[in-house]
Amino acid sequence: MQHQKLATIEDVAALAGVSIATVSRAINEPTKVADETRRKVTEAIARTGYTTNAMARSLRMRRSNMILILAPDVGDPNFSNILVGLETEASKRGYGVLIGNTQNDPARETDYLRFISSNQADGLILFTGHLPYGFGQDGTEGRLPPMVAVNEPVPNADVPYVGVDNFEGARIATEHLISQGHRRIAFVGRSGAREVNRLREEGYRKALAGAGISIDPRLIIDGDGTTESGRAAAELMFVRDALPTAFFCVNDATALGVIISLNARHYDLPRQFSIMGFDDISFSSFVTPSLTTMKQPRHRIGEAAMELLLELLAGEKPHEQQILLRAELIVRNSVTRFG
Amino acid sequence: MQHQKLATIEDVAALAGVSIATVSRAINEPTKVADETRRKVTEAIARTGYTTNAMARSLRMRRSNMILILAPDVGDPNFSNILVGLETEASKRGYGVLIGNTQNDPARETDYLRFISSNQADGLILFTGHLPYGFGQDGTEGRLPPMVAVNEPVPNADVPYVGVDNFEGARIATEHLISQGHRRIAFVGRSGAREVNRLREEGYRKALAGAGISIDPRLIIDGDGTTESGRAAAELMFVRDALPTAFFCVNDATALGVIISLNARHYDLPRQFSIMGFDDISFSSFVTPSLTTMKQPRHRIGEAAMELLLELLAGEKPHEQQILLRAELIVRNSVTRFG
DNA sequence: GTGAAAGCGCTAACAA
DNA sequence: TTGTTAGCGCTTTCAC
Repeated sequence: MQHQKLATIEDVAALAGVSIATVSRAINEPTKVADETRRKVTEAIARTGYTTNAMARSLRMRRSNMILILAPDVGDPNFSNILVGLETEASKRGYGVLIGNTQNDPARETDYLRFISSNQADGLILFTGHLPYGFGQDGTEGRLPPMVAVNEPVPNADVPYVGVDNFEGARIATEHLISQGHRRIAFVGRSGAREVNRLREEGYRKALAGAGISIDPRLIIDGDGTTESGRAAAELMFVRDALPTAFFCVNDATALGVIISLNARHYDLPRQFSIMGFDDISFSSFVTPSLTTMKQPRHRIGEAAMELLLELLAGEKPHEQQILLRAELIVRNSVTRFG
Repeated sequence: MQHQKLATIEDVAALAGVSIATVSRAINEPTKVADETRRKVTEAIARTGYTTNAMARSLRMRRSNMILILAPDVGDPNFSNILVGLETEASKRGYGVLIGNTQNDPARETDYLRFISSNQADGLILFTGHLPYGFGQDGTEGRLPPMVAVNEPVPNADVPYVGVDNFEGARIATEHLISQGHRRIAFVGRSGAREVNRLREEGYRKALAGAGISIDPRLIIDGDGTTESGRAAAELMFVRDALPTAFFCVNDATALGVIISLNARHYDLPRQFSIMGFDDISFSSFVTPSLTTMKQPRHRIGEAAMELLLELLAGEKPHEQQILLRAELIVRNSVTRFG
């Protein structure tokens, strides 16, 4: 059962006894139409249930007032809050947003790209940390559509980026640990691949250096940011037999893994080990012990990113190529004084 | 900096020395074109970097091969896995999917509706539990576009539904508790508004009745399915002073709240209280004690829903109006023998 | 203030 | 096997 044929602008025009041009004007530039005419058109629209065909309109105007959001995983705990910020700002400026879940699949990225080149979307928000597959590899750099990266910066491509200040946040986090008397602080989540992890590790190093604490390489453990990686890291720590008094984890998911491992070994947390996370995902307040962490201003990140993208679309030169927002220390129960 | 003007079918035709109709055919019905011609076209496409304008194509064909997924909250822990199932099946059949996050905002729902009536999407998957605002209220029922509900059924509208068998699942869950010797079993999450909660409560009642256990109304507590509601419910239980030996929670989020409350009161779980959830969201295996629950076959729900929708689109009469998939009991550590 | 007509980029009759 | 052409539904000159 197909839904019935919809009214077109011609139906409205016929019913109102005017030309389609007038109907179009009555809708888009009401002031340019005589009051009486406008009234007739409005009534005809109501009677026919007409709604303008966005596709025909976009084809003609060569723009859609739509923004496409490319995300590798909409289930990422950081995603949905940033999204709301993006939507809030877009909607305020008359834009709509659509989400494409790529699962990091190149084919899917290319598909969504077609969305852009058809003007079904005017701009792009990237959560992926890389250019959509199809760009950048063959010198097509020149024709990048307007886009802004979020959450994860895009290396080696001048894509504007809006995100939390990972370096600074990690520094503050580590300093908090130090201020509580910790000096043997592990870093869990070193990664060559992920820029975010790298920056957080830098912040960690900076804080230690600032406090005159030398770095013990045995306390720096690889991890990809998953809970499982956190658990594995903690186990590894015990194997290496070089124990810290506190763990600074690259993110909350990792911290959760560490807590699980420690709980399983029946340690009394946070008395025996302090754990610090980063992100403040929703679950962090529910773990036992509840997680002390750095909160990302996700909503504001979304708003700022969209604002930047819309500036780009308006042809304005953006004020800055990168906007870093401050993370906020959230003190809960997983960090305690040492010594 | 706008990205450069893209090649159109005319550019390709000119370069290949053929008509645009031939180019179109070479792309869409390659067999109807001479080998040599096809070769020339293919090469011209490669040289120009042409990619067909999906919008123009859809406008002309009156269909887009796109499915719009309307979700009130993409952060819902059940969402992303079902989504992957939807995408898998759609992609297998040559369809793409796009996600619209509605936040339950009527305005937003109406906006996305326009997407359908412009043929930018051919069908709809509803996570919202209700028809998009704009439908159904004024007898416009007749022109509902093809759609399938998922996760949450749509009451009072014949929208096909694919989901877990909540009634049956809840019955199994409760019977598991009974089989462990529990007879005073609380139900947390009664809701007049949410169909899913209602069905799960029914399953609970059925299981008790089947075991000849009479229902104590003081053990049935309201809740909207949030963690906070679970916490509040547990607290209320203590105020009422009618304690159960086990809690069957309407979902995992609620169960988590109950566990938090019980942990905070320093009960030894699961020795003193057993807790059973429903859904098996990712966090359930991380809580302490890890949660015994009913697992929703989310991936398969997504696949089945998309399959059904595509049947509808193909004009086929669907075999069934409702597909209920079985939930699976996942035994972890939050339920233990009583007595 | 309003209308006629061109054209956005494409597909599908129909002709050749 | 290929080309010509109408037209999807709309916006926007350009006349009037």
